[in-house]
Amino acid sequence: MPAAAATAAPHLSADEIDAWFGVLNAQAGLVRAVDAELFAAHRLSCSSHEVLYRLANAEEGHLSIGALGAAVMISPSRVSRVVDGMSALGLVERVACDTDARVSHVVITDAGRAALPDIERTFQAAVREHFLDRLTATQVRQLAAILRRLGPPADCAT
Amino acid sequence: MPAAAATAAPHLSADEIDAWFGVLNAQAGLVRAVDAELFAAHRLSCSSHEVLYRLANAEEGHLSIGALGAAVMISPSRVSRVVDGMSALGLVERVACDTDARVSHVVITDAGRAALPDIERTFQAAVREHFLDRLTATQVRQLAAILRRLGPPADCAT
DNA sequence: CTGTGATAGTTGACTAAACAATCATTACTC
DNA sequence: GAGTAATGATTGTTTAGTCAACTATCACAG
Repeated sequence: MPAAAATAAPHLSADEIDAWFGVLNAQAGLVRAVDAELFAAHRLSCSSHEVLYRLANAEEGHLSIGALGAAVMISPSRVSRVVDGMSALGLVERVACDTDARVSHVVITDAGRAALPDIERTFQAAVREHFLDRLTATQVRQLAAILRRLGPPADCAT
Repeated sequence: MPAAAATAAPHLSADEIDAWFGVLNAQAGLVRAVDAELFAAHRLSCSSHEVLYRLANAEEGHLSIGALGAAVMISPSRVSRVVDGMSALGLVERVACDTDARVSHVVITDAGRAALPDIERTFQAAVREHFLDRLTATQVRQLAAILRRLGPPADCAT
């Protein structure tokens, strides 16, 4: 144990440190791996996939730009450009909201719905391979419970 | 439960889905929050902080660009530029390796070591507030164990 | 030794993301 | 109902990150 370690004065335990850097590094590695497969098969990024997923499972069949941003945890400006790209691919469409002219409803197109099963197959296989298969069922359950707690970034009081 | 949900054909359980999107979204939210505090107090990003942390705790007192990239999970090119920025701040230095002229040893400077306690204080407070305090000790332990498993991105056979 | 192949780091070009500013529209107050 | 404040989306600009190309160095075969 080098003297250097003392200088850092780690008031955080080894588990706490590991948990923090683990979250950072796991995400980096996982997104890179799944992104690559998703892009190779369908020219979609993880963010695009999540947008499509949220739209396909939306109660009302559509979501506003802002709601998508909140769900996918990216800024509205980014959502706007992601939707640009995905509508260029024909997967989604902007539809004017008839009760509020400011909001754009984003809806999944028929083509998008047709492409979904294939996309989900790729996605699920990649997630299994790089993520789920490396954990036990218990760990997956624990992880889901833990991360559900961290969901909203604490500053949702605004 | 809308008919739309069936179209997505979720062969993944709710826990599995939550675990996946949880990792993505937790990281996004946490990094943003901690980054903001670290930057406000010390003009440092999470990546820069991790570089400094790894250097301060390095057995030999120095790490190569490549080793830093592997530890922090960013590409060597990014490490190179991060080190540029940090050495402009006087926190680290490049030192020629005397046994291999290709490698640059990155070392923490005296100024860097002097600044470290303050930086760590900010970092630890932010991590506690946004992350650790929202979990139980057991959950932190579980999370650390789970993420340690996911550590190497599986394709380390190269 | 000398040439060939691998390795470490840097630079250039590009992508993904955020933030700030803007515009259009809606809601609120008087 | 006119004026002001708040909200939703888009665009411009900047930063963090990647990959590909390049340079310099080392290792190793003959």
